[in-house]
Amino acid sequence: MNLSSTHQKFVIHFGEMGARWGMNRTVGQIYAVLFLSEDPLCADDLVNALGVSRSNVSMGLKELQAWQLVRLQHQPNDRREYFSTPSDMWEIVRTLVDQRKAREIDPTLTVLRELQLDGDFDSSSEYAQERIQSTTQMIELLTEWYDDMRLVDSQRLEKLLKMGAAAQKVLDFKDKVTGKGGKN
Amino acid sequence: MNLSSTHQKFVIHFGEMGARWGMNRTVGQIYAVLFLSEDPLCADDLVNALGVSRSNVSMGLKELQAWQLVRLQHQPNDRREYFSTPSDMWEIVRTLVDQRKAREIDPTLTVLRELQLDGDFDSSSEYAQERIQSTTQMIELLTEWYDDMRLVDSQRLEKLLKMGAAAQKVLDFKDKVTGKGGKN
DNA sequence: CTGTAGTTTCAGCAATTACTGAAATATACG
DNA sequence: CGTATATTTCAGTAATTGCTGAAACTACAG
Repeated sequence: MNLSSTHQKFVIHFGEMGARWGMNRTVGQIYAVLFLSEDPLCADDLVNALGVSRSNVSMGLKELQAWQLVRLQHQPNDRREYFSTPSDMWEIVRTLVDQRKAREIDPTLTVLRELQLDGDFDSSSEYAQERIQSTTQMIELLTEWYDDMRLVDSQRLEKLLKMGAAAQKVLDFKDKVTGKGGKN
Repeated sequence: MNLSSTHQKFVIHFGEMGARWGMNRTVGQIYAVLFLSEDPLCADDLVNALGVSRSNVSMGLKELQAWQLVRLQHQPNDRREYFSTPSDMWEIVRTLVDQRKAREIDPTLTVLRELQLDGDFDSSSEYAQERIQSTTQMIELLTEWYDDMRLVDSQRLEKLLKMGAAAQKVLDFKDKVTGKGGKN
C-alpha cells in the first residue's frame, strides 16, 4: 500500500469492519480506498493500493456494486472502468441502511407474514403465536417509520436528529393543545 | 425437533438470519426457540429441540449471554441453568441495537477520533481529511440521536415512530412560530 | 471425602468462505 | 476480422469458522 499512514489505518480498520458488516475484509478495504479518493479509481489502482489479486478486486467490486455502494463510470479515452463513492454522506448512509434492511429485515418480515397466513397455528402454543405477532408488528412499525424518514431531505433530517428526544416533548405539547392528534 | 411446523419454520429462518446478524446458525436457532417459549429452558431442552451437541448449545448460550439477549435463571430444587428472553419487545430491540452499535459503530468512531488526533495529516490528502471528518460527524450525529432516543419510554417512542415524518412538519411549524428554536 | 449431575473447555474434524492464478470471455480499435 | 487490453469466471487451495465428543472442571448431596 503506497498510502499515507492515516490512509492505511483507515483502510485496515474498514477491512476489519467489513467482515462485521456482512462483506469481507477485501471488500471493506476496497470501499475504504474508494471512499478516501477524490478521483475515481480503476481496478488496477486498487490492486496496487491493497496488494491483492486482480480477480479478488474484480469480485470485491462486483459485491460493492450489488450493495450499490459504488458507482461505475468511464474516463474519456480510457477503456477501463472507474469506480467512486458518492460524495454525499447521507446518500451513503441511506444506501447502507436500505441494503442491510433488505438483507436482514425484509426476509424475516416475509417469513413472519407467511407464518401468520398459512401457519398451522393450532399445533403451536398461544404464547408463540403472540410472540410471532408482536415481532411482526414491531418490525412493521420500525420499517414503516424508516420508509417514511427516508424521504425527508437531509437538512431537515439533520435538524430532527439534533433535536433528538426533545422532539418528543414538542409533540407531547402539541397533543395537549390539539386534543390527542397524530396518525395513531 | 419436536416442535410444531410454525415453530420449526420460525426457528429455521432465525438460524439463517443468525448468520447475517453476526452470530451463527445455531446461536440464531437457540435464540428462536427461547424466544417462542413461554417458560425458561435448560440446555438439554435446546439439545432436544435442535438436535445439536450439548457443547454447541453451551457455546451458543455463552454467546447469547455476551450479546445480553438471554437471561439466566434458576428453578427451585433444580441445579440446572434455565434461560429465557425478555418478554418486552422493546427491551429486545434496544439490546440488539445497543450490541450491534457496540460491535459495528463504536470501534470505528474510536479509530476515526484517533486518526484525527495523532494522524499525520500532512501526508494525507485534503480530500481524505474531509471525508474522515464528515464520517466522524455523521456517526456522532446518529449515535447521539440514538443515545437520546434510547431513554424515551416505550409508549412515547411508539407514538413518535407512528408519527414518522409527520413529526418533521410539526417541528417546522414550531420553528416558524418560535423563531428558529431547537438545539442546533 | 466420594459420587453424581451439570457445565465448560478444547483438540480434531467438517463445512464454509476467501483468495489466487490461469483460462475464458468481452470490448474497442486498427 | 485480428489483436491488444480489460474484465470475469472458475477450479484449486488457503484460511476461517463451526461443530463434536471426550475430558476437565464445578458444585452440591450424601
